[in-house]
Amino acid sequence: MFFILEGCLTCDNLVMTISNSQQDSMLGGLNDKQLEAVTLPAQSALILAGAGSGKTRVLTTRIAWLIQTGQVSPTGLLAVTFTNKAAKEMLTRLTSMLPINTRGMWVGTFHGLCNRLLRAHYREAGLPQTFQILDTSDQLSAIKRVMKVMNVDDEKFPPKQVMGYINSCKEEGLRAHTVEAYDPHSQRMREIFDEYDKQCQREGVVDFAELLLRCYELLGRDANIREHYQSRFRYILVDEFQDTNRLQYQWLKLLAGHHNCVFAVGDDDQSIYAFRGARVGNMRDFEKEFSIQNVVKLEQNYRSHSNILDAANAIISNNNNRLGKNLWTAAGQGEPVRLYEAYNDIDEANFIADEVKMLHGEGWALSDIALLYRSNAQSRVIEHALFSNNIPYRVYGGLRFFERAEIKHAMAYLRLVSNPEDDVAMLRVINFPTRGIGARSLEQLQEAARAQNCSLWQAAINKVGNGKPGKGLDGFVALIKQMQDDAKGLTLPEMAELATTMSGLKGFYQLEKEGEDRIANLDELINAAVTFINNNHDALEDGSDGLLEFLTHASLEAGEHQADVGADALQLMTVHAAKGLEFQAVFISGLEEGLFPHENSTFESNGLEEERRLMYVAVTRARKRLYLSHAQSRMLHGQIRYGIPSRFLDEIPDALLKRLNSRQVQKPNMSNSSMSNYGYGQYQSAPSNSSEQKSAMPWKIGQAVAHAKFGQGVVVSYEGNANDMRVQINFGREGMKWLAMEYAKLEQV
DNA sequence: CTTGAGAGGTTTTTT
DNA sequence: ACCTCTCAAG
Repeated sequence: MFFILEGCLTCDNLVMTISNSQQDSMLGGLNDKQLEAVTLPAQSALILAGAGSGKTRVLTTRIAWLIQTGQVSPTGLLAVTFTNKAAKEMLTRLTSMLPINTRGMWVGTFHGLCNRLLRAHYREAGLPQTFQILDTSDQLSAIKRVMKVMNVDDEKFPPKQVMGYINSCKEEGLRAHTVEAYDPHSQRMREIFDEYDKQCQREGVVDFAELLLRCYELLGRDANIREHYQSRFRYILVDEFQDTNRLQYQWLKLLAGHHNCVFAVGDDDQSIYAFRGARVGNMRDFEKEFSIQNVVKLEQNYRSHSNILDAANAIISNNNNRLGKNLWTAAGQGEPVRLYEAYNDIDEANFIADEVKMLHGEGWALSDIALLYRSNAQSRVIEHALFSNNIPYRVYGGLRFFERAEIKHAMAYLRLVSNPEDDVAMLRVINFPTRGIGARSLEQLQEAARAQNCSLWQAAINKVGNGKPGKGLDGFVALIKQMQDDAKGLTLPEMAELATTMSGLKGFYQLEKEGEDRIANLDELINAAVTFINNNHDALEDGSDGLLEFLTHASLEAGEHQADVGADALQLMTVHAAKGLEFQAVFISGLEEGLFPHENSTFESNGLEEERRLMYVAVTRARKRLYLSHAQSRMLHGQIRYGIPSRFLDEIPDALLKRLNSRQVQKPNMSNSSMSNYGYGQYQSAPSNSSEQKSAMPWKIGQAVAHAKFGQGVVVSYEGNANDMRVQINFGREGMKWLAMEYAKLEQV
């Protein structure tokens, strides 16, 4: 995603001539509510769009309708999403509906649009023209650097925590000089925040949150720019509105001014990102602050059979504070929701593998089947089972292309070619591949830069002049200069090639034992550069090599997780990653208290409701068939833990369920469930013939015991040998304790 | 500068 | 259990 300056927009003069039949075909097939939403009059509106209710279709058709009926020109509207994928999807659908060139339209992510605005007004925003964007790992190392200079104890101030603090401040719209801090610890945090921002400013870099905040501040401060965009974007459309954070909402309000129309689409029941700052409350605020007359509810679901939908509705009805919505479907009842109670995680995995094989044998495409879990750690056991059963699968999540170390290294060389004063890039590759610049010399260089108040590159130049080829700092300076010279006149792919070879990266990985993948990725980077140029060459200004734009693209769009998208493979992902997707068949695994809902969620306010929404999202991914499974025990953090079935299972009416195995699982006594009822704290009788049992074990796992001080508990695990045996006991509200058998006087209950 | 042992941590994620 | 990071020895 990159910027196009005002004036070179391509679609302003496009004249739309529409026939009624064209419009009919565009609006055809919409239900009453969808049609109402699409053709709302010129005022702000909130669309409550349930899962599978045709949300994206309504959003894009609304845009097409606004354009086609001449209410707005393509460049007079702004549509914002959270992911690049969603933005791309919107543009693709739009081009299939209207004969327009979407280039120049302001459709993109919050970050992409802010970047575009800041590029266009970099001077007013106080940024260098070539400002670079820090991704999360760049930001973390920048913070570590600041803390080192400031002599901050990173035991008391873990850099990750500092990063979280800085980002959440910015997402609340706060700066170091506006954030409140009354105790010494937060005052120190604030100082680091301040120094970090100063360092970023010196180095000409912005982090993700900064893109938004900087843009927001620019619009707030500069009336000319603000009024320009306010008078331009008469229509603003927001996707996944329930996921907006405070700053994003403020930004929208600023852009909307008093007269523009904001069309916000969202679903409070699918708000699952509070942990990263999303504020569902923005929906109610929006309703009030924009005096919304029209809350249109899209409640007809086109995705799932009614048994699945009824299960989802039953689950979500346990939440309070909903805006209120009940999905229905015209599709039939369909099959019952299948429930499997596994003995342990391996049993669960084998069950899933067997069932997938069966489905595949019946003709279901593997890519139409998804396996969902609450946390990534759960995929391991399942992957093992799938692998032994020769079932192809694809795991979503993990490192994205532009986040891989070798790619980040190559990109750092490209960044230095573009601007050698880029300290972040310099630090990344100054000694990679190693060229004899150790921690000591690096520290000296950083000191020199600080003393001279200049970039690392300047300091290096001052130290070695033009540098001599070879090792050490001399060699590095000479190398970068040489690369800059050689890059002149090259195309972007040629530069990428230069960055991977001349830097010595390729040579380095060729010597590595397991470097083949990395070399393949480096080659892929050259392909990525070719693709980038092909996709964007009309948007690039004449004479531009596209390097700067490519660097921005890499920061803002981290690329696909994995390359082989096309193959027919079972889809494995977290429930979060599944949001927005749909599958013919869905397995939701690990439905145990403590795992789903996750035990940590109970520490957060409204955490349990968010977990329930997560469950709602998971269930509503399924079209035809839904499997739910839980295990009596599973390996977690190297220990066997015993879990009781998730409360979400109890929330599904029995009539909708089909229990696939008749193994009787003793349910816990729910009558005393007012106290901490979460986590693996709850237990059940473990099978007494557990094969994990060791002979030296005095108590069985699952055995109920009593302790003089902690009261009643249950044995969860044990370690050590006969002489030094320790048992882990869950004492419920007293918590989990490790006790030495020798001293603890336990009584069997 | 590279290597290996030990410690610590382990919900979810996009930009 | 397993992965990442740190620190001391080679």
